Amino acid sequence: MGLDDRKLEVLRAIVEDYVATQEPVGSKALVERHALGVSPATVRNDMAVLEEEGFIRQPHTSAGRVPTDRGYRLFVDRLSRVKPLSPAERRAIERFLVGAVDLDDVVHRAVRLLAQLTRQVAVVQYPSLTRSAVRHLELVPVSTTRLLLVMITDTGRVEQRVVELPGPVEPDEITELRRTLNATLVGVKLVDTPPLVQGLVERAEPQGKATMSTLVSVLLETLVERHEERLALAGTSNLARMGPLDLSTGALRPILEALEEEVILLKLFDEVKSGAARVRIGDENEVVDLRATSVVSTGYGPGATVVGGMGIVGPTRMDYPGTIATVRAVARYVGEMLGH
Amino acid sequence: MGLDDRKLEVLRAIVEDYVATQEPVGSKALVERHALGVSPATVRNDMAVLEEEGFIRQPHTSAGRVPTDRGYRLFVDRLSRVKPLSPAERRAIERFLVGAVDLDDVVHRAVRLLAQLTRQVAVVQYPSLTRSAVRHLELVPVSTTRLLLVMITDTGRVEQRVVELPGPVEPDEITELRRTLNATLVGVKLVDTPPLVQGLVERAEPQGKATMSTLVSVLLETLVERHEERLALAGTSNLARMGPLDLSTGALRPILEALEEEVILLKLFDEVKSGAARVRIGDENEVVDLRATSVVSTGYGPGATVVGGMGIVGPTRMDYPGTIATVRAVARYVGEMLGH
DNA sequence: ACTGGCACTCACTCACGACGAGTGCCAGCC
DNA sequence: GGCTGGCACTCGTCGTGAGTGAGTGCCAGT
Repeated sequence: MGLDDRKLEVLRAIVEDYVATQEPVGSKALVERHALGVSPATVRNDMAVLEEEGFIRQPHTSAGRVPTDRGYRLFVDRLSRVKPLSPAERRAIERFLVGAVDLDDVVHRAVRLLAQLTRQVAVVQYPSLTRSAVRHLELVPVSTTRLLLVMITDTGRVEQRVVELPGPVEPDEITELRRTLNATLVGVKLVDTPPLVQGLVERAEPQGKATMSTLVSVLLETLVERHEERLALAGTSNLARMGPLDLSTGALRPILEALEEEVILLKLFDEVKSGAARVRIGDENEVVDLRATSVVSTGYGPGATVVGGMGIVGPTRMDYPGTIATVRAVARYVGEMLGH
Repeated sequence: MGLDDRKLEVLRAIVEDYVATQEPVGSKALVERHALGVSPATVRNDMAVLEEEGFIRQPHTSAGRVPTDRGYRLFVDRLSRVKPLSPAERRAIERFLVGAVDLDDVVHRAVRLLAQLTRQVAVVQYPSLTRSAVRHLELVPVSTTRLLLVMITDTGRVEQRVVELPGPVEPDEITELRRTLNATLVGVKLVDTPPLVQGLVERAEPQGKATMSTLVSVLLETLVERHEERLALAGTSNLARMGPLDLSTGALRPILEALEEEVILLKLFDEVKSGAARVRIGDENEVVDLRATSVVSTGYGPGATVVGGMGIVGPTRMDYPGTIATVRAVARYVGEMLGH
């Protein structure tokens, strides 16, 4: 495939111009705006090749060229260097995140910040329970047969759950239960808890067995298996900027719907194991409703560990270098904050 | 003002037809679809009067009539009876809400249900802290100088906060603090706590005074004064159904923006003191960005008390009787659930 | 291998006329 | 007095058709 340097340069120019103007770009405009050193005719020939290879296409027979998903992909992979953040952006990030008082606050600020900087829809996953470790477990009697089970994780997340006990329990028993649970589970990653808590039930004293069993099943069921991941979302209104064209076609509806489905959004972060940014362009998305968009996502967490994902959803026609840089930067800062 | 019964009937017919078809309704179509018993010409005369009074208007000189905000207002106040829910809807509500495991779940289910039934954007305010009473306070040592303060309210809401203590405290002290706090505050409405906790500091023993003071200030500051009200939102995608006309005009943007601002949304519930539904139509909204929409809101809570608000935001052109009925019904069911 | 020239395509804009839904008004009727 | 049928008028919508211009593909020339 004859993709010499100049053709790649042409592709880059097309992507950049199209992202900037949102309009199909023609050969003449290209040579005017970029120092390609060749004539429009030559560029046209290159364009013909690029089109044949599926990197660009013409919306109409006699219009300029527009990058295809594949074109963006090539651009992202080989033609763009990640833009370093401007000092102003760095400062904005720091100022915005400093002063967050708790985990909720950090997540909320992060998601708003991301939406604001990228002018896109931002999604931040709360530190995943399964990847966190137990810092403390607390049992709070609510009535004689009801306990509140509170779990605090090392990422600062707090989960609580009311537990209906099979029968009344004495304060002493509760103290004992609390002691046992903490002795066994503190410091343990949530993923690793199931075998441990099973052992707890078996070793429990006869009269406390039923209670312990109830507690454990609640723990497993609600806190581990059905690890309800929470999400924060911001910048939905930026979707309205996607271009009036897309609006009237009704393309907005499915996107908004997808953004409301937590289950769907969580899929975006299924595979963020590392801190490297991942870009899914248009058709590359597994979520069908997001095929008209691109998703830039990354993991975050203290140090090198990943406790959750964050990212943005926007039109395929977006400023990839800038967006990737911003997402990465915000993720890094949030990770630092989690390290306290 | 010559608003006899027939003219009102005409207005009602216009509102109903317009809501159903989303198109300006003309005199001929009106007499065909409704048994008004008069000719189109007569209806035209009535329409002229209605227009003069500001209840309807013509989008163009030669088009049908469309209700104005004032017209909707009259319709809601005097021309519509609240539609009783269909048995299917009742069942849907019950089935959907039953099986909620905790407060979070109730709120989430309620908001989704509301969005689904009304096909509008739904908002549910979490039971307000200030209107709830303390059920239990718990202190959990996280480290020697850090405590987790957990508060459980009678509406099932749980708030927690990490407190940095001025110095290390002994387990005994914590037990004592816990006892004192609970003895003083359990059963007390949050609004009424400030004077009580002040007394606590004054009566505290010298060596525990600093600790108690810290605790109390955290309590006041974060749990009462800065009573961060939480919200659940659903059905944003229904906005995309507002009509392609409204979409292309860019009217969507400000609405989406308003919906993202929690502060703005909370204003919607500022005045829901009773269980009666409140309808704000178009211009009646204090929130400028929502002037293009109508808001149906109501309070909810166990019994006759109101612990929070819920409602929907939709186009002024909406099915008011049906929507009001649905909002009321969901609020009533949720209120019942909170009564356990 | 690049360039200038040229014919061609086709979306977009605008003007024009036909159409028709809907209105306001008026004279007549009950 | 209130209702009705008739009628002229308005004006938005739709379809047609010509003009325009950006942009292309191809080819012959350098």
